[in-house]
Amino acid sequence: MKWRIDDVPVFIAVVENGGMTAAAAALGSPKSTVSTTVARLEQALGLRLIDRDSRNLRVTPEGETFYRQSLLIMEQVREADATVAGLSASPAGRLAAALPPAFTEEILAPRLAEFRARYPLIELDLIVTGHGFELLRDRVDLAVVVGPLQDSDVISRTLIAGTLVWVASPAYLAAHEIGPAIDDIRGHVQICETRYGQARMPVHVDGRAAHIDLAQGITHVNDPLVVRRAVVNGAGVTLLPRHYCGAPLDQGELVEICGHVTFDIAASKLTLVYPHRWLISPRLRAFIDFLVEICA
Amino acid sequence: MKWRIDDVPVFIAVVENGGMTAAAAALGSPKSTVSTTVARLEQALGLRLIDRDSRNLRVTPEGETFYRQSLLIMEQVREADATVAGLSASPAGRLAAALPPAFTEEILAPRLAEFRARYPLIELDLIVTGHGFELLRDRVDLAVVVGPLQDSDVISRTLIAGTLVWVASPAYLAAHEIGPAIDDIRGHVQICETRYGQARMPVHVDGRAAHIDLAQGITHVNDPLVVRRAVVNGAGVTLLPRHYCGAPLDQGELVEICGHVTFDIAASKLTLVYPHRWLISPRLRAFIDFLVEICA
DNA sequence: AAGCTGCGTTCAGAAAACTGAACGAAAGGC
DNA sequence: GCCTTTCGTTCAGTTTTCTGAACGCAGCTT
Repeated sequence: MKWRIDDVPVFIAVVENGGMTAAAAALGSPKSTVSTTVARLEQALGLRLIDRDSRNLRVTPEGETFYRQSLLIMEQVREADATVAGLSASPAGRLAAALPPAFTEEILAPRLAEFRARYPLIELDLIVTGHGFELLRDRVDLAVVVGPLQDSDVISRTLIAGTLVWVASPAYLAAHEIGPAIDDIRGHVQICETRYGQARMPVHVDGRAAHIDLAQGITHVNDPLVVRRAVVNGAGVTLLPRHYCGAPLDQGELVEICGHVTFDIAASKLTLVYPHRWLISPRLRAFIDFLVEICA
Repeated sequence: MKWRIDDVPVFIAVVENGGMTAAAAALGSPKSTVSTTVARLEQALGLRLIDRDSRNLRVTPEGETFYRQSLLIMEQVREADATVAGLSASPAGRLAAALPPAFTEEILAPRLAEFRARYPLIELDLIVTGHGFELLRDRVDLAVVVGPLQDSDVISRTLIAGTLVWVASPAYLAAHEIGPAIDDIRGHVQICETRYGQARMPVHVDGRAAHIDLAQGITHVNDPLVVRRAVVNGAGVTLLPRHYCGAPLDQGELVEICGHVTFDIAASKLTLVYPHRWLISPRLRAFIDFLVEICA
């Protein structure tokens, strides 16, 4: 097969419009293009498709036969095109995402049903892990990562630029009086998220820079929800991203304290990352938009 | 639809060979062509078909779907190609030819069954006429013309460069003695083909140029077979193309005389003409070859 | 660990296709 | 019968595509 398939629609146009000029008008191409295209197709096929002499034009028997075959080809092409349009219009297919445990449980899980209802054809494959970034290369289509983003050739988008707050359970606060000084607070911290367990955690106290040591003598857990559960049950004071404290604060399980001590680091930031590609699939687009929406 | 159909086979090759390089090898193209082609197809479709990162390559769900559609397209294309090959291999279709009456009756008709047996799919549409050349424009695919060919943008091929011979019936010759001089012969000509009924018909008598007047006092008929029939039945002497006298001479119905008088003009020449086109159809090729064969 | 190998992409020169105008021919109008 | 109009082809300049080599990257070997 040494002929071009893309010459076929031109030939069809010539047959159906009954002439080169008319076909050119229908196709929006110069008539010279139509003329040379038909000539090239005939040459490649080794068949004369259209007998033409200046004024008249008639399709040869071979041309007639090829025309019927051409219609079948274009039928399939149109079907493929419609399928593509459908793919673009309605997101579908499998989508693998790597997500941090707390985010998945607290923020995504409650609204997952909503996503499935909106995009029933998308099959989610959620991998709950704290190291999603490393899976980004070839195992997942997107990842949500916590904390500062290491540079890479990926596209990133901030989901939540959350702030950290000090919390404790009402019962603990009733039993212990906590002074306003950094060291007063420090004495009540028994457990905190690993990420914040630094030796010199920069804070601002009433606008003045200071530090707090959360490295020594404190239980570290790499899951804020475990920390939260512990503190709700009386494990002293801790700091947590505000977005993981909504319900407990509302329900009085936790109380926010020490509002005058604020944090510099954006350690509680949640960032969505996905590979830099020319075209992202509709389902990925849909999931990204959904995540942005539920984090707003 | 703004994507190229000719990119489809390249995409298929990439999927089936599992890589750009392998596909390029299979297609016999540079891998750069394959790479850019796939990229262009993706861009045009607005879909990512193949996820690829330096080493690995995997077809996306959209790519999978499009691949299946692509197979269907190429299926149709291959079918069209096979049909074309079939058209080329076995000549078929309608073929219109304009032929002179005598030629048709004497030369073609006896072997027409042979042609039909050889090319059963060719439907001949024979127009018996003495003015076939005028039909050549748009009514017939080829014409056989008698005599000198007027210049035109057609392809011509000599079928028979026949010579003219003097003939008479044995009975006539028995009843009349014919002298060797031009005027002796002239006195016995009662009928001749219109084409030869000229006032000064150039001849050579024993190698010396001379003329004979066949315009006056002679019955003209524009069909050599009518002339032949008349002469066989005693209508004096006439001149006929040798190729129309084969059987009568063999069977003794006619006798060739006056071999010393030869004709300059190639008036008895039979020429095949057909429009000048890049590609002639297989059936026209077949018919031309057949005519040349039976005239050899 | 460092070099080697194989893969996909990029780039500049080469090749091909596209395009708009000019041309030749034929049909319809006056 | 001549002129105008229309159609298909041809041609040269421009744009696009193709191509082979170089590049960058990642995995495998030593």
